[in-house]
Amino acid sequence: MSVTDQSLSDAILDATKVAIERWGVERLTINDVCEAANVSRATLYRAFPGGKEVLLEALRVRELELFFTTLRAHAEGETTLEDTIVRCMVVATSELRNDQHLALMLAAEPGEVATQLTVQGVPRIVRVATAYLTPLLEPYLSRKDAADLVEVLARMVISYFLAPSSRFDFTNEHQARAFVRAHVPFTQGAMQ
Amino acid sequence: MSVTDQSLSDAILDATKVAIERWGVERLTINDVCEAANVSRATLYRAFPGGKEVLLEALRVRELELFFTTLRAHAEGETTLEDTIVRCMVVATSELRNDQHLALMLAAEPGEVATQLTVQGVPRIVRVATAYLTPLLEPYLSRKDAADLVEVLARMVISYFLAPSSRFDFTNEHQARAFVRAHVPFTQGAMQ
DNA sequence: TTGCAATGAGACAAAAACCGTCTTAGTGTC
DNA sequence: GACACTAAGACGGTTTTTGTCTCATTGCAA
Repeated sequence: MSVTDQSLSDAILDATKVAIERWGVERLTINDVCEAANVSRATLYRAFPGGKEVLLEALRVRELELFFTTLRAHAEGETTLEDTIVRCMVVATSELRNDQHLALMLAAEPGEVATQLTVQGVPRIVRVATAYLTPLLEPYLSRKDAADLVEVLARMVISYFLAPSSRFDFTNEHQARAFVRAHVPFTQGAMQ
Repeated sequence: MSVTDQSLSDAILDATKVAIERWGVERLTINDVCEAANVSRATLYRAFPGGKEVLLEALRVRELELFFTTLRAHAEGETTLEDTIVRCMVVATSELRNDQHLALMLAAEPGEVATQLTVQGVPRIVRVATAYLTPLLEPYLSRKDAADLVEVLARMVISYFLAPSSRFDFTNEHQARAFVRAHVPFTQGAMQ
């Protein structure tokens, strides 16, 4: 029953999110998740052998993919390289800002977000970002250039999310566009 | 050093509130409070021998008194019995609604609020309410009538807070006034 | 300076919470 | 009836939390 398995796992992951909203990752217990999911501990361990760690990892993977799927959908309508890039940056930064649980995407509690996000999280984010977003840029660039650019942009967004600047607020389209024109190759006015 | 004691206890109680905001009452640990207060466990236990239970009880007492002190201040300007009553009901209900931590005043986590509030909490609330609010009504009523009325009103506010009615929303002054006129003795249009 | 009260740091054992596994019994499906 | 799946909860082992205690340090006052 792969379909049932899938929906069970998903239900448990949903419950995990709910439980985390209530207790925070640090104080989260397996029982919290079981209660939120209306599932016995035995069932949870069958679905996620390995317990909390495996469960959270699965949640991160799911949220990460959801994030980039959504992001790509938001940027698919754009018709130029610059517009596509700007849109991605604005949407990504905005989503990160107002969905607390995207922080959870790769980290634990607020205090640990920075560490996790920089030390362990970035490579994976970059990898997933590349996989999901590179196709968006391929109409305008070679595959290699597109991948390189996605990586740089992902790092930029993360950096400016973790440590906002007064110079560029990527939730603001104009500022994001100014940034792109100034610092991103292949766009109008970019530095060589 | 009773003054220092006072401010230490207060600082710890403040920290308790902060820690509860972060972790919730159920997941609250003494260490959380110590960290939030920048105080060692030894100091906390010296200030509140008995640990968590004593600490939370002290917090409840403090919050309860603060609540009614504030409430009385809000209603002191009124110049008729009806206005005074209405004001108390509106302010009390509003405060209860938008300050989550007033629920904490007498209870634990959301799930347990109702129980605590009805089973253990009400008598104490009524007692404190009577002590603090009866003087407000004494210009218009005998001491006994005032005390009786405060008790009834306190119970009404609690009841309508715990189980809101579509008929009367006490945060709305007109509806509160209509309720008072219809059901509270000594006011215009009241039933005998 | 000396003495004292208050505090921080942390060791410690007891209690409680949590974990991961396992058994049992119940339910629905084929 | 055989089977797959699950809830409930018992179980032992581990980790956290608790409350107490000791000792060193600090700040202040005599």
